[in-house]
Amino acid sequence: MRSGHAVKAVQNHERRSRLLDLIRIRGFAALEELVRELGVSESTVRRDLDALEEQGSAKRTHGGVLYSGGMPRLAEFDERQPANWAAKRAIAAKAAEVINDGETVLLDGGTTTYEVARLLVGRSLQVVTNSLPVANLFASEARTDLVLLGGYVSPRTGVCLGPYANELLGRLHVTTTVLSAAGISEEGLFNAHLLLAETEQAMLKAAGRVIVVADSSKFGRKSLTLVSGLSSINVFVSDDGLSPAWRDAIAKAGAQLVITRVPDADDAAHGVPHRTRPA
Amino acid sequence: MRSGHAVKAVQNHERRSRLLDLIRIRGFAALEELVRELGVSESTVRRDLDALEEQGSAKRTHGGVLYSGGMPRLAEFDERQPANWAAKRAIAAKAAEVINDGETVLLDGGTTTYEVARLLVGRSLQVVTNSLPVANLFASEARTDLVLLGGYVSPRTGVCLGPYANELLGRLHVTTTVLSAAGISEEGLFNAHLLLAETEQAMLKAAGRVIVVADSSKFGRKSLTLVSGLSSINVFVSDDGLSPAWRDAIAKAGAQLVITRVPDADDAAHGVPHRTRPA
DNA sequence: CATTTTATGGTTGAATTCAGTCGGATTTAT
DNA sequence: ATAAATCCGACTGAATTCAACCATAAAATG
Repeated sequence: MRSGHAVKAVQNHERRSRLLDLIRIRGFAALEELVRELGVSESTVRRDLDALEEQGSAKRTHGGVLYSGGMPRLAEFDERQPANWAAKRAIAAKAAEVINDGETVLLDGGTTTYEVARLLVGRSLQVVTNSLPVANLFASEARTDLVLLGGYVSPRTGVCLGPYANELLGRLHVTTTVLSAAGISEEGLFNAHLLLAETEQAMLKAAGRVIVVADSSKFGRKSLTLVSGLSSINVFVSDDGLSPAWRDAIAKAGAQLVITRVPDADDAAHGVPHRTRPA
Repeated sequence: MRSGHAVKAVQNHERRSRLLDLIRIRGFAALEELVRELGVSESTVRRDLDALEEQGSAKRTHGGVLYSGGMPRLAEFDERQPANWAAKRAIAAKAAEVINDGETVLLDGGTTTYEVARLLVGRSLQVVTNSLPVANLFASEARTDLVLLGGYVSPRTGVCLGPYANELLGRLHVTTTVLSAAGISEEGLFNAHLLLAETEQAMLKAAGRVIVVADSSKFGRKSLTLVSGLSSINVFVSDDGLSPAWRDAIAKAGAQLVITRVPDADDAAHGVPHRTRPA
């Protein structure tokens, strides 16, 4: 074999390349759909899909294929226990209520602020953020203007850090900043990343009003670096697991406190399995 | 009905919320998988999926669900005729070969540069970009450092524009810039957006080497604004549809030209239906 | 406490999809 | 021209999945 089966091989490759395009654009495609659009038999599509899967570009499922090439997921958003999730979502809902249409909102990175962002999609706002996942939510929304802070992107969390981000923040002013925190003590807000702390300090300076979203487990816990004192915060949003002592402390610091009722953690974690009751 | 069916309703909502989270994180989830992870019956999952689909957050398929809520797709990346796609992919492959490991690469927005970016994922590089979709490709890659240019994000294309992006670019230097173009004439590169043109000019200034990726249909076509002259470009990558006249023009401008063979457009469009031949 | 409403889990028959095999057609090589 | 190899399309039995129905249990209502 000197010149090989050139023509057929090219046709084969062409079709698979086109197939991969269809899958990539859609993210997911039904088998029947592909048969129709490629104009070949089901068996052929099936064979091509097998090849593509072996190659690693696509993942087969019942009735279709899923694109598995690009779109990697950030580590932080994958591994989280559903228990805290319920609280995060409830807190995010309250925080979103506090924000009014027409505002300019600065959104920090983090999972709780991400949930806030999800609830703000579609509203008439100007959004500023240093978080790539948050930016993706608003990227194709015509109703919300989006400003992204630049800089070095942290691989784990997907947020922009560094002097460039801070510098741009120094020139901005927003009506409301939504901040997350790794811990909150009497001294103030704590964060786990040194560079991020600087960025968050810049966010505080740029804001007319500061909202901190943190579930009750964060209170009384410290982390690597102090970001700011409690007095800089205007509103705290948390869940009803917050101790009375902390509620007092927040009131004394002159901040507003918004509490959400969060469903029982056990129920949320395993789904309550038919509570029995004596007849 | 005064107080409603509070407890069950909350449980219901909780479970569906959790279900949506699972789907959102994975992008796609098999039904059996969800049954196992939620610890409820198949019927219940099925019902929840129906509700979620009616609500528009998810799309059912055979054997699973596809998340359709978040991650809105940018308009520019959806509507693409497969014909040009083959050329884009082939051009992107060649362009990726020209880039060496260890380089600092500046990637422009656009669909062709996006294809280049896809092929660079996993390589040892420093990547700078103003494109949100490109940034997403590298966001969770440990092997490549990612720097994102900030600024106002264009809703249609997902690229960062404006004075801040330009300013940051002015302070950067990269070994290679990969640029796209809406049109190329004897006068130089053209682009369809005024603000983007300024940003691309800044990209040219920041680069030690400039690669332009453009399929042959772009040559001889003009667009809104002139970005730069041909003399600023070091390498052109295009397909074999490029006319000899243009090949000469590029050589005269002092630029290197890389040509890829792209399979026949007709074959790519309809799939060649058994070429007959006289016996 | 009795009734109604709602949610859940199991089952069943129908529909869809899968993997493997076969024959035909075309290209390549001898 | 003949033989071998490859690719494609169709068919078939097996496995999976779907939608609908029914029975049960818990919660809300009065």
